[in-house]
Amino acid sequence: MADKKLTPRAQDFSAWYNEVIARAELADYSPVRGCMVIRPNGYAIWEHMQAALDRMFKETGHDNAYFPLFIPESFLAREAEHVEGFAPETAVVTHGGGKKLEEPLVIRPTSETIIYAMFGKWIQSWRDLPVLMNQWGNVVRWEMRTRLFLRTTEFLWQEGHTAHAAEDEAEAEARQMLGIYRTFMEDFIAMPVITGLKTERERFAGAVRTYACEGLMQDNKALQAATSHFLGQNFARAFDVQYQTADGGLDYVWSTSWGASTRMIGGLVMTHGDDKGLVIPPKLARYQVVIVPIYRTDEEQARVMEVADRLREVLAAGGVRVHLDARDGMKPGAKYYEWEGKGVPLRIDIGPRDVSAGTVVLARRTGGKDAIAIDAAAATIPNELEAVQQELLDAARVRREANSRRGLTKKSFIDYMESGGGFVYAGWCGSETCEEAIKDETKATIRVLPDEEFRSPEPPTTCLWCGQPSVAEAAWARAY
RNA sequence: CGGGGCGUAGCGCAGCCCGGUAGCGCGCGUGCUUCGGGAGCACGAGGUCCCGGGUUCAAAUCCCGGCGCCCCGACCA
Repeated sequence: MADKKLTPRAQDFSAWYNEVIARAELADYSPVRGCMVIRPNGYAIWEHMQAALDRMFKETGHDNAYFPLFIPESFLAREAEHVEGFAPETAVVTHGGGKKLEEPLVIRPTSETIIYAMFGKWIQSWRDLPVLMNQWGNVVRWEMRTRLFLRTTEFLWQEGHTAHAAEDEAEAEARQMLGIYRTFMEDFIAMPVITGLKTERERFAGAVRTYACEGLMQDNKALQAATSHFLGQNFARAFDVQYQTADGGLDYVWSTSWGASTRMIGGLVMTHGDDKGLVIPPKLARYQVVIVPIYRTDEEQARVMEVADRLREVLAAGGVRVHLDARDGMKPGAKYYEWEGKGVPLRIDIGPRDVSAGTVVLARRTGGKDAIAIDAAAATIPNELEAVQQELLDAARVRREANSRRGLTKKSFIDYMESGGGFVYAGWCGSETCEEAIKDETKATIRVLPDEEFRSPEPPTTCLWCGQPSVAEAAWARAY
């Protein structure tokens, strides 16, 4: 690490963000334009995210499958809106085996088309429905500008794809998965999100309705953390996915798709990081506890290491992900800074004085140090981890609410967005004209038309911008 | 594609204006002393100065032409 000091968050959020990722060794830029390398520390977070989400998907009846990376160019074109939305950002393979291909292959920007091509073969009868599938994979979107985790040319994600006999069942599925994402964001990333419906201009290309989770980062910009789409029969018609109904008729399936990506790691960084570096919620941390031994002499080292090693074993046996930092020739202070930068939630210091007293020092990444009895550690640590997890969520929620506004006028809205902003809940006339005008003037966009529980107690009656009657309350923010 | 900036050791940079032996900090290696909040000293390794051409006795430096990257806008999970 070249520089020991991090750029303060408040001073240059973007520089801070990059430095936190570098210091925590989460990821790095690759030689390939716009492509990121996820390093072991970053990938470990992703693996924990995957495990938790995958379990939730399985619990709701979804199976994993895998579809090809390459998509025939003509597939995209079958759904008019879909191709219009994605064609400008595709990477296309034109040659294979040294020869020019008859039909170019698009590297998937998302897999709806190839998946519906297969669904068409598999679905014949109402008895075949619903089909509830998920895929873990990578996609490529040729974005103009990239940022680590938030927007890279290639990224890892999961995409769920389901087909149903009934419209309301598909709609319920899209809503259910949005709820699962929300639960995951809050329970695991400790990142509170608001959920709701996207407007037409933010809707997924090819969907009837798009729902999303939106978190608020520490620079008061919103981050779309996951989406869930009700696709209607759009893709079913494009790929001729028909089935025989129970009463002998023929109908197209109703379908959904939903996804969440490694972008969530960027959300984690921007939600919890501080001026010392990363802070990882315990449930997603590669190491939940790091033990730092302290000693001067060989004799002290032997005594301390024996106790440290025993504690490590006890904690590990209790299911805690614990690491004993036994590196010699590195002072304890240097280790503290390193593990803080890497975001480890809890640290345990053990020195000769502790060994004599039968205690250890427990330091929380979120602040505070206490001496605890070593015999109590095994029982205490899991509670401490839970406390840190909860503390992070609470702090993030308090921060979001402190930066949310209701009842603003057009003027105060502009001022608020100028000064950095946050979420603003206000009435909207439903016109794209106002949506566009607001974006031009303030860079704020409608993140979602919030679900009921996020709406104001007294619904706004007029549009924030034009003063016409409001058709829906909207949550505005500048966004990533 | 428009507007800025930058390419010199692994990283961050100085040197360039005014041509003359390739430098600094961090990191890295070895050794000794250290170790309860980023250790100190000594020695050492590490370079097609982005690429190509030109001017010159001599180019990191001046001239011409490329290429690449970063930041700000338009696109977006």
